[in-house]
Amino acid sequence: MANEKGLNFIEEIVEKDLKSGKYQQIITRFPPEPNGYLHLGHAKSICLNFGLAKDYNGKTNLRFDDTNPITEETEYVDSIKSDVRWLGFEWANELYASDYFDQLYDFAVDLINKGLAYVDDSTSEEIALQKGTPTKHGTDNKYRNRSVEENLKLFEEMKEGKYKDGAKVLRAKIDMKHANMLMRDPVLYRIKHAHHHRTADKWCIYPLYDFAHGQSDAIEGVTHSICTLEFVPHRELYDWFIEKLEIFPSKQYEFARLNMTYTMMSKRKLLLLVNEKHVNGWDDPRMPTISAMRRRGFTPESIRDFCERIGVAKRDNLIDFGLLEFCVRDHLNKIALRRMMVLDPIKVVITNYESGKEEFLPSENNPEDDTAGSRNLPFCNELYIERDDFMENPPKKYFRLFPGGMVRLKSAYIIQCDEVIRNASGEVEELRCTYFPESKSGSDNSGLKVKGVIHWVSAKHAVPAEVRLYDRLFNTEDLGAIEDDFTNHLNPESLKVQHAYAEPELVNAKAEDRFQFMRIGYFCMDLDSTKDKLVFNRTTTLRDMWSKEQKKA
RNA sequence: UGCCCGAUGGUGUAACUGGCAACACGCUUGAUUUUGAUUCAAGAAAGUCUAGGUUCGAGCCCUAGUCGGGCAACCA
Repeated sequence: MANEKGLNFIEEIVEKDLKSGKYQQIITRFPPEPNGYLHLGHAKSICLNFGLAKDYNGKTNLRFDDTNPITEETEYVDSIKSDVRWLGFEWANELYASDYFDQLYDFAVDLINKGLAYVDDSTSEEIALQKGTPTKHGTDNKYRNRSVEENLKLFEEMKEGKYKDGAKVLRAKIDMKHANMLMRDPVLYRIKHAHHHRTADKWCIYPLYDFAHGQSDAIEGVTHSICTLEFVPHRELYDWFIEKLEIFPSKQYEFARLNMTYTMMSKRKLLLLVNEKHVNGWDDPRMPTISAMRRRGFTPESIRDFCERIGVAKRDNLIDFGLLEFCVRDHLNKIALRRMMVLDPIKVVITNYESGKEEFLPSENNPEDDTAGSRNLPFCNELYIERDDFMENPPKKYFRLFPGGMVRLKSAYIIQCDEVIRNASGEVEELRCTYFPESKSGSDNSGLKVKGVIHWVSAKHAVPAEVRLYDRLFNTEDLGAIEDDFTNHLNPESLKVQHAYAEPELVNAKAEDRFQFMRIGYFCMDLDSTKDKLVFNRTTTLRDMWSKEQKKA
């Protein structure tokens, strides 16, 4: 059982249903349509549905809502399965709405026999017109009163392929004046002579969502059918089918979908970003898809933690992107190995260190994890340090390197900057420093006290690497509030590629390995990485009080 | 001129179902630190959309408003 306190409203319902004996065991389902990749919003739903089953000893089915063959593909089916597994969940059964096409057809015939469905020859425009508006009643048409026999024959002929796409539909016969527009004789079946990813060319008529989803739930004995708020008005129809068809009474419950700052969470729009090449595919690390987040270096644990923290309720929400960052940092801090990487180098020459000499200095792999061990860093008289770890005219409270100043090189020695060398255009090109041999890490008896510790790599041993620095894909905080084309809000600087110098240990990394590049951020080795060209994606930066301090000034 | 949801610090979620609003993120300040990270400590921040009502007592119940969101795809 979950915690005694702080249950969300769905957990409350489940507990009540279990306690009252209404159900011995709960069954939930995660029902994606295979027409795109899963995103963070789906992760919320996955964690909810699978989490419920896990907490209350139930089962969760993975059911593909594949009733529209035009937009659905097996590529999407495969990606969805892989993403759910990666997130750490296993389904009880892998199912498809298309598994039920025969039964759904029988349900439709049953409705016709009961006088509750009819074949309509109207065009979609006519149907839309007759439907009225939210404030205006709809009107009956002449097809509404066809006899059961005629409807049976026509529907059969629809199935046989006697009619062209759009020529006829099967509709429920409910009430064209109903206040809920979904109850105004909703379309149940449409004709589509299309190849289906699973049933191939067996069918040329396909049920719509409303006639497939609830019945699929009923067939599977789903006890709690959990979906997002936009389906609230569908619930009345959902219940109507259950009643008229006399099938298992699944119950639908709705929660508010996830919205996040600077993030677009619509499958349709994400598809457009992919198709129009605003990003490099569904798993471009800037995308909010699960596969992209994986590639970027997020961990399943951190995503689950995030979903836990945002909670489940019915009011509209806009989650701060910073919460997600907090969750990854929190996890990565504990597990990511520390490495040193210089993104924007300045060369440092240590004038009092013998030029042919090199030594190997141990450095812990992860101070948060005693079992992580250490590796040896090569050290010599030529190093690279980060360009902004040096300032000629430092502001107050700057405690990195400046002319005449001292810093510690992490896991190595304290150095002092003696001389600044510029190139022709006046840029700082090289720093001449002296080191203090007695200040060696681990055996420091120099008596020197420095505030700053900076990262570095040996210029002679460093290996070049490509580093991909990602920023938010959009510049606008609340994309739900915009009126214009969302592509106007893309951040042109969402990706910066930088050539960097890595400590040599990094050549042993494998794709998807995650690291903390000390004082810079968390990074993940990209799939594109090769032995000759290391590539890392920045998952997120480290928290940075110094930049905050500077902004104040 | 309809129907359906919703409303608690900046953000998100709680509040033993009527007993003087809690947790997390963020923010501020300080300590520790060979990552300006982490960690630790302290603090600011809502009187629960409004107005009535019931009650000894209301964020929780009732009434009427206000505001926000959704509903007119042969999409899901």
